[in-house]
Parts: sequence; structure tokens; C-alpha cells
Amino acid sequence: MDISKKYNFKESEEKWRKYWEDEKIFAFEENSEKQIFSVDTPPPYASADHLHHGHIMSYAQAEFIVRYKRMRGFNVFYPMGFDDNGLPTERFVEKKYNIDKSKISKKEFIELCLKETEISSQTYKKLWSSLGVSVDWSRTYSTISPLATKVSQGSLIDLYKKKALYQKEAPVLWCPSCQTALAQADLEDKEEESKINYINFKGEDGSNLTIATTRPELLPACVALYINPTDKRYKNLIGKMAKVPLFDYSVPIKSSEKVDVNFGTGIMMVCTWGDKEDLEKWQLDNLDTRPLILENGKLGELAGKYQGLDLRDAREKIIDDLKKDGFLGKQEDITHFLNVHERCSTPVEFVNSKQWFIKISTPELKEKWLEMGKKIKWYPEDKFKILEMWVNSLKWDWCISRQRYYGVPLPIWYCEECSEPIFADEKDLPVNPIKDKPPVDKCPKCGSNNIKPEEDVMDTWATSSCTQFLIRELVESKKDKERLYPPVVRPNAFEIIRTWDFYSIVRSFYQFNDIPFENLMISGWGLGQDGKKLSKRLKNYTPPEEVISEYGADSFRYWATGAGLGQNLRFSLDEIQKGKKTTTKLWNAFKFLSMQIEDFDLNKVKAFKDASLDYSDNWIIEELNSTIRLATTEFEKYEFAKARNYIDDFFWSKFTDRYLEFVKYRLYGDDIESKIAAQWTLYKVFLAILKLFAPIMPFVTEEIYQSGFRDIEGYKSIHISNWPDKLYLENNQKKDLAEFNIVLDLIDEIKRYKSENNLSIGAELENYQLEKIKPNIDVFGDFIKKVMRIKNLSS
RNA sequence: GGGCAUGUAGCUCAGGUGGUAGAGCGUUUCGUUGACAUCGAAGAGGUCAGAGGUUCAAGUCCUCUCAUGCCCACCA
Repeated sequence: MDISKKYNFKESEEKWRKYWEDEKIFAFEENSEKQIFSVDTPPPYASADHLHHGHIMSYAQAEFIVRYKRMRGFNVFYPMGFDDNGLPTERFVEKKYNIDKSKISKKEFIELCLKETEISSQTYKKLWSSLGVSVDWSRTYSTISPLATKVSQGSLIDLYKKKALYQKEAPVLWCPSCQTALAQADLEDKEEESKINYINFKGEDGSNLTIATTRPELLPACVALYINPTDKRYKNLIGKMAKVPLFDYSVPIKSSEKVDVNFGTGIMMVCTWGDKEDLEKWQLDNLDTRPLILENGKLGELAGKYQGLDLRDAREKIIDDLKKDGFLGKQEDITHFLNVHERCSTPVEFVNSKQWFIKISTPELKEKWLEMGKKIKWYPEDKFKILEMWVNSLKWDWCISRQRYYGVPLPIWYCEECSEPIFADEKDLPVNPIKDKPPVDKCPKCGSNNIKPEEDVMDTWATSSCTQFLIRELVESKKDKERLYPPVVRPNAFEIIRTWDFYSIVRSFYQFNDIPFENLMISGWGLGQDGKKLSKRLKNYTPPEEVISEYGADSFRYWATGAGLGQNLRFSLDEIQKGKKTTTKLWNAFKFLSMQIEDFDLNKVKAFKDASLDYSDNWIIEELNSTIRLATTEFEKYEFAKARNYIDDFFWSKFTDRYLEFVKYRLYGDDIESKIAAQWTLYKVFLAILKLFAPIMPFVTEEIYQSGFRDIEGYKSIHISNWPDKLYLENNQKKDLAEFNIVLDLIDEIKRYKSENNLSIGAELENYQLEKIKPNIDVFGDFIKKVMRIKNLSS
């Protein structure tokens, strides 16, 4: 056999990548009787310029399990999607082309978005396949595609029929920068340094009523003052009026137990929707409505001379004027958290507008979400808490309409006369109301023929929360479509539990009264070498393709086994280096084997009786069996990290460090029977090792399998071969290994002796005196002498 | 303010159901010419964050404290 001296990962990885694709090794078999293992993998966001080892880690980790399952004989369904619609893509395109939205047509803009998403999905595909992700590339989808549009529009119509979708005009979370409505899940926290301003209102008797606020720009939207009824200082004020400074109009003074007596002055200003507290009081007490903030984040008419100013500018001007007119008391520094839009970090506002919502926030529904969540098996279990906390903190229904361009259109038209919504006919899907005709000529309610299209698009999560029933549309077979729901596993990082996973639970519940997937495998984040969160700004990562080209995909994947389920993992060149060492070690072991089993004869192997196995053969086989058992148990629990530890330990410390040394004298010797037994054991054990490593390091294991084992085993690829079984030894031929363990201890002792005496491990000893450790010399004497090169053992 | 993690050798981390601390990397010494210097052997290195408790016995269980990370809420 011609085995190259060094393992060339570049050549090898390229070769097998192509082979797998050409030979369709990872293709899902339709209409097969085999049990299905289906994976609903996260469709990554379109902008591929931010790819880092966090992505590598989480996709690799999921993939270890997929490859393992494939070797367990499952018919693996592993499609890939690209989440290209929606705000993230729009912002990416805006930034990349430096777009001024007022100077570009909607059509041109969407075309740019489509173009970019195409480029990005190619970048992804290239990276994923160079990493060896065993996706069936003949089954892909994008969330802007007609298929995804059809599925998500159909689902929405279904929800409307089930009265889970409704339209309402109400104050809604709004991003003044993106100029669209948002959902609670689109928010994140941002710490901000600000000031609490003490501002004097005038009471009916002309006295000063001082309030404290961080948002003085909302003064013209003030609709009431609130006082805690137990607050003795102000008790007599309740029911009276107060005059707003600068704007000179009166507002009522009301009472609420929710007012914190100790905050500020104990008098609270309530405006037309500065925050959710304002909203509650507005609803509860039927307060006046003074809408101030416009959709573009500027102040409206009510602001008087401040009209048209940005919120920030208005704040400054108003403070100046308050100061000038003597309405401003002290100012205190404060650090507080603002809700900002996670895509652009702009503080959100409440703006009154008409939007579509999916019901999610009633106490009964919250119960339902948790009940569904509990039916899903979580890996690791404790991450269920994240869902629980999120569900418990839900305050509003899910607003799914977005005033944007690049997204899946809402399949709705309206009657101009009576505002009745008219939903598309399911047989017409997908539809784009702006281009397509409505399903009816006349409004079914009032008969008007004045019908206009909805122009809004859906929240991106409104489409991606359907992937669990979208992916099955990628197969033809009706029977398989049914078998593919729900998917067996969804692998994703923990930060999208509250969005992707949660929304999917909602959608599947409404649609099928079922869970969206059976198992949820949560990965952590890949962190920078510095232990910090990866960020493009900090530049604390190396582009993954550079790591792959320098160290190889197998080594990179090896690093990704370093963190347990749900745990974060630092980037570490040392760990990647260790992966590389493992590939080299596997290669070298193979080189040794292929020399030693060159005269390996399959017929002899078939005729082989394990009676001629000696103690060391028995020992390594038993160690292997226990490694297989442990690794399999861990893989079944998705604990790839633990599985890898067992495999590593067996390969390095049992197989190469010990067993290979034990067999050399037999391989070089002339006892044919013993030599064949050693060859047989080497062959069987090493093949099992390859298979154990195959899910983690698919390239090097494939290379070795193809050059040394395929001809004998017959599978087209190690990755569709069978997962190793225990090597079965007839009981009566099994040797008592307790005795052999004493031999192992003795060998350690002799090694220590040689080391302490500055002798090489291979140095020949005339005599070795047995002291504490005394194995049975009659049985093991010969073995010990040959392995440790000792002429005489005396006791 | 509430919650969830984490805190074990210089570094990165393993350590079911409590019983004399482990690995890899690093470091020191020695060795390696029939697979492998991408190697092997041996050694040094730990009051297992701290305090208290339960127990014959605690890294492992309980309570509290401290530090770090994340999530949720929040002062109008």
C-alpha cells in the first residue's frame, strides 16, 4: 500500500467534500422505510460578512449529532435554509450601498436585497461545506422564496380563521429610526447616562408642584399627575388640577398606589405614552390622549414652537426654556436602562397605529406556551428556564406587521369603505397584494368595489417561525411530508429561544395543536480568545475560512467539541492544534497498521478464532467495548463533548501509548498464530476508533477508511457505514483482566525505573527484581519481558 | 431588585447517586533512529472562591458571603 508520509489535510478535505457531494452521500432517501432523523436547522441571516467561529461552533456541534445518527442507520433529513427577508437584510443593504431611501425606488431596493442575499447564501454554502457540514444541498430554502411565502401566508390565514390573528389600532412599540412597528422580542436593553429633571408645575392655588422626570421633552404630552394616596404631603391635591409649565394647560391630579413615594418628589408625570406605566394609567383611568411623537421620531403639532424637532434636540431646548423661565429645579445624574431596537440600538417609542397581532399574552395562553415547552425535550434541561422567564415577562401580543419593504407580504386587502380586511384565497398563494388581484371584486361586508392592498410585510420571525412545517415541503413524497412533522431536533444557540423557538411553539400550537419539534439542542456562544463576546467592532476573531485553510476543518471541528451543551467556548489555537495533532496521530497509526497488516488476509480473518487472542488483545477489546458504550450513551444525550473525551482517552492512552507497544514484538516475531491475532485485533479496534471519531473529524477518518478499510467493509463512505458495535468475545475465551491490570501496573513501574535510571524505554535490562507488584510470572513473564525488553525477571 | 450560570494545578476545563483530587496545554528532567519530534516516560505544581452547617467522611449536600458572566424587571 502506498501511504504518503504526511497527512495532507488540504488535499484530502477538498477531495472528500467533492466526493460526498458528487456521490450524494448525505441525500435524504424519500419513500424509505428507515427511521427518519430530521433536523430543523437555523436559517442564518443573509449578511454573511459577519461569520465567525461562533457560527462554526454551533453548526459543527449540531452536525456531530447528525453524523452520529446517520451512522446509527437513520434516514437523515438535513436541509438548509437562509433567512434573507426582513429588516436585518434591509439594514445590511442600506449600509453596504450607502442608500438614501428617499432616492431609490422600492423595486430597485428589493432587487439589491435579493442580489445580496444570493451572494450571501453562496458564501454560507461555501463555508458550511468546507467545514464538512453534512447538509443535503439539494434541499434548501430561503425565507423570501415563493415556497416560504406560501407556507407563512397560508399559516397566517389559518390563524385568522382561528381568531388568533387580529388587527387593532393602539399604541405600539415603534422604532423611529426604522420607522416600523416592533414586537417585544425585538427589544434589548441599553444602559444610558441621563438626568432626572425636577420641574415645577403650578397648582390651582399658585403653589409649586414639583415632578421629577428623565423625559422633559414629553411635557406637551402630559395628561395627568399622579400621587400615592398614602402620601401625606400631597393628599389634599388629589382631584385638583395643575398647570403644565411652558405649555400652559391644565391636567388633573390623580392617585395611584403604584406611585413610589420615595422616587423623585413623589409626584409622577404621566404623558401620552412615555413608557408602559403611562400606557397602563392611560387605559385604566381613561386619560386624555395627546399624541406627540411622530412616526419619524420628531415632535408633532402639540409641541408648539418645538414642532419638528428630534426628541433629543427638543429635550435640550425645553430644558433651556424651563431654566430661563424658572421652572427647572435641580438636576440629578442617573444611570438607567432604555429599551432599544436590537437591530439599530435606537430607543423605542410608543406610537399609535393600526397593526396586526397574534394573541400570545393572556395568562391562559402563557400557560399553554409553557405546557408546550415542557413537552419538548431540552438539551440541556436547565435552558427551559430561559423560555419560562421570557413567557412570564410577555406584556403584549405579538405585533407581526412591519412597515418595511423587503419581506413576505401580508396576504391581505381592505375595503376602502368599511375597512373590512379581505384575506387571500389559499389556492392563490403566494400572493403579493400590491401586484396581485384580490380574491373578490366586492367587499363581502358592504359590497363596495373599492378595494386596496395591504402594503406592510411580516416580521421576519413570522416567516421563520414556520420552518418546522416549511422544511417538509422540500420533499415530494406525501408520506414523507407527514413523517417529517414534527422535526426530531432543532439545534440553536440560546439567544434565539425567546424568538425563533418561542414563536415556533406559538405557530405550531395554533396550526396543529402540537409541539414544533421533539428535541431542542442548545449551544452556547463562541467567545473570543479574550473570553469576550465576539464582535466585529472589537475584531476579536479570525475569519473562519482562514482557520480552516491553515489548520483544516477537522481541527476546527475538534475545537468545537470543547464545550458542553449550552456552554460558551473560548476560541483557542491550542485546542485547534490539538485537533490537528489528533488527525496526524490517526494518520500515523494508520501508517503503522497498514505496514503491519500488509499481509493481512481477509480469508484468514474470517477463519480466525478468538481463542488465540492473548491477554493484551482481550484487554484492548474490553477497553474498546466500554469506550463504545460510554461514547454512545453520551452521543444519545447530545453530549458530544463527553463522548469525545472518552474516545480521545481510549485512542491516545490505551490504544497508541500502550497497545501498539504491546503488539510490536508479536508482529515482528514468527509466531504466526499470535501475529494473526494481533493483526485481527489491530484491524478491528482501529476501524472502531475511526468510526468513533468520524462524526467529529469526518475528513481524516474518511481518507483512512477509503484507503484501508472500504475494500474490506464495502461501504461507499465511512459516514454511511455502521456505528461500531461491541466486539463480541465468547465468554469461555474471555480472560480475567484483573490479573492483567497488575501487569499494567508493573509495566508502569518498570518504565519509572528506567526513567529514574536515565535509561531509554527500549533499553535492554539484564534483570528486573519484582518487589511490590507481582503478577503471575508463569502466565505473563514472557509478555512482560518482551514488551519491556528484560532478559530475566526475578522475584 | 429578581433569576440562571460559573468560580477546581500557571492557562483552558473534566470531575452520576458524598469515601484519600484528574486531563490537555505550559513547565522541569530524561528518552526516542521500524507508525508518530504533530512522539514517549517521569516529576514539580491544588487550604477544589470564602465562612458556617449536616455527616464517621464534602470539590460533591444545606445556608450565607464574595467575584464574574448572562437573562428579566425597573425609578417615572
